[in-house]
Amino acid sequence: MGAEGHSDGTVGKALDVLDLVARQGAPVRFSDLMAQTDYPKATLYRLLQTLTNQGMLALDPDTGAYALGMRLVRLAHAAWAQSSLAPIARPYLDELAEKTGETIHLAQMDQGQVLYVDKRNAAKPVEMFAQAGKVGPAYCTGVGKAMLAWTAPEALDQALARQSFYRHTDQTLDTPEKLLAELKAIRARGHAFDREEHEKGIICCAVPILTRSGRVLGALSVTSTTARTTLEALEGQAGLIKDIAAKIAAEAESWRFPEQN
Amino acid sequence: MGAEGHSDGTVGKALDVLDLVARQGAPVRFSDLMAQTDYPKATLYRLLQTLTNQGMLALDPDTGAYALGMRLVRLAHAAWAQSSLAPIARPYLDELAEKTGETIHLAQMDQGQVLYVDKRNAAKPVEMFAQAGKVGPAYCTGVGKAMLAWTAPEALDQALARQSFYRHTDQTLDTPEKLLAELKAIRARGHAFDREEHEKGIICCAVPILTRSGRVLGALSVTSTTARTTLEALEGQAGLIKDIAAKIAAEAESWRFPEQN
DNA sequence: GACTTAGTTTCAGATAATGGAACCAAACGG
DNA sequence: CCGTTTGGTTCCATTATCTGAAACTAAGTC
Repeated sequence: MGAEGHSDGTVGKALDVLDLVARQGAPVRFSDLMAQTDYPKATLYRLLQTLTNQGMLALDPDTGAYALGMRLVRLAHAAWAQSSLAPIARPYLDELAEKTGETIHLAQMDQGQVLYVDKRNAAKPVEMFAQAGKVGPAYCTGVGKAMLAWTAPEALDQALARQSFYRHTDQTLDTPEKLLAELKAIRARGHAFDREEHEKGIICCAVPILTRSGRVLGALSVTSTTARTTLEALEGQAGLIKDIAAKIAAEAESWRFPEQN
Repeated sequence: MGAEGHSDGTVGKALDVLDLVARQGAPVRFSDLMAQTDYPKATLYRLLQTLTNQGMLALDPDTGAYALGMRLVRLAHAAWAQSSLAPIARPYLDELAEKTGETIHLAQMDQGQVLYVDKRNAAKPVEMFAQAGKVGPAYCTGVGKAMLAWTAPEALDQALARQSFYRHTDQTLDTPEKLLAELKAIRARGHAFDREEHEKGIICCAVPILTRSGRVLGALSVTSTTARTTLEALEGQAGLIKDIAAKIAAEAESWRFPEQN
C-alpha cells in the first residue's frame, strides 16, 4: 500500500478512487474505502460524490454502498470496440482456433501487465467479457514475453520495474537478468514459449503483433497442456501463428489509421 | 452544442473528454477533438495528457491519435462483473433463451437511457462485449418502459427529460403524456410491451427486475418479430419471464448485499 | 525561404480542491 | 432513556491547482 506514485492532480486522485472501488470486487461502503486510503474524509467523500454524479460509480440507496457505474460499462464497450485489437482479430482468432484446436489468447500490454482482450477456448464456446479484461503477469507468460521482447528500451525498463518476478513454478524466470537473456533469444527466434513458467502443465507458443514500424501492438498465443502435446509440436504451429499475427497487424494498420497518407 | 450541463470540476471535464474520444469510434488526433469542444487548446491538451498518463487514453506514437486506453478495458471488466446484473443473471438468461427460443435482453438504466448488459440471440451463439454495452432509448423499448414504470417520481422526471421522443415508427409514443399513461397501464399489468414502437416488425414483452423494497434494478425482455409470433403469444410467456426476473432479483439481493442483517 | 498548420510550453491570475473541525443521524450500551 | 460511539455529510478559510491567452516550436506547404 501507499506506493501510488505521482498522481497527476485531482483527476488522478479520482481515478485512484475508481480503481480502489474496482479492486474490491463488490460494492463497498464509505468507511471501507476510508480505511484503505490516505485521503482525508472530506476529500474522499467529494471524490466519491463527483464520480457518482458522473455515473462512473453508482451509490446503492438501500445499502449506501458504492459500485462501479454503468457509464463505465458503456465506455468499455467503446474501448473494446475501438482501441483493442479484438474486433479486428476476431475472424483470425476463429481461424486459428479451428486450425489448431487449442486455446487461443489475444493480449495487449497495459502498464507492464498482460491484458487479455480476447480468447478462444479449446472446448467450450466463447465466454467474452467474463474472460477478456483479465490481466496477468508479463514476465512468465508467452504473450507477455513476446511483447516485452519487441518493446523499446525505455518502455522495457518501465515494464521490468513493474514485474514481481514471483516464482510461480520452478521454471519461472525469476530475475530481470534471466528474463532479458530470454527476451534476446525470443527476438532471435521470432516467437516465445511458455515452458510451464506460470502454471505447471501449461505451455504455449506466442508471437508478437507488430506494426510495420516495429512497434508492439499485442501478442497472439496458442496454449495447451503437457498432457496433450509438447513444446516441439506447438513450435510446429509457429509459422501459422506468425501468419495470422501478420494478417491482424496488417488489418490493424489499414483500419485503425485509415488517414495515413 | 455545449449543452453539457453542470460539470463538476476538473474531473467532470476530464470525463467529458473521455466520452468525446469514446464517441468518435476511432482514434482521433488532437485537432479533431479541438474542433468538437469549447475547451481552449491548452486546457484540452492538459486534460488529454492527464488521461493518457493515467492509462485511460492511449496516444498512438505513430499517428499522434488518441484512443481509449487499456485501463478502461480493465475497469470495464470489473464494472461488468461486479456491478451489472449480467454475471448473476447469466444462467437464468440461458434458461429463458432455451425455453422461449427467442432473443433475450437484459438491460439496466443509465442516465435515462437503456443500457443492454447482456443478451441471448435467437439463432447465433452469444456475442458478448460486441453486443453488451450498447445503449438504446427508454421511451420506446420494452425494457425501457418496464424500468420507467417502476421508477420513483423524481428520478422519473429526470429520465423523462432526457427522452427524445423521436417518432421511430407510427406506433411510437411520442409525448411524455402518452408515455405516462402507458407506464400506468404497465404498472397495473405487471409487464410492458413493445408494439413495434422502436422498429417496425419488432415486438417484445418485458418485465422489471425489482428489489424487495421495490427499487428497479433492471429489466428483462423476450423479443421477437411480427413475422414469427404475435404480442398475444408473447404475453403468454409473461409469467415465465416474471419468474426468471424474480429469481435474478432474489439472487442479486443475496449476493450483492450479503451483509444485510 | 516565407507561410501555414499542428502541437507544446509558459505564467500570472482565477478557480476549484483541500481537510480540520463541526455537525447530524442512527445504532448501541448501560 | 439518555449518553456515547459509529458512519456519513457539510462548512469554510486557506492554498494548491487549474486555466487559457499568448508565445513558441516543429513540420509541412506553396
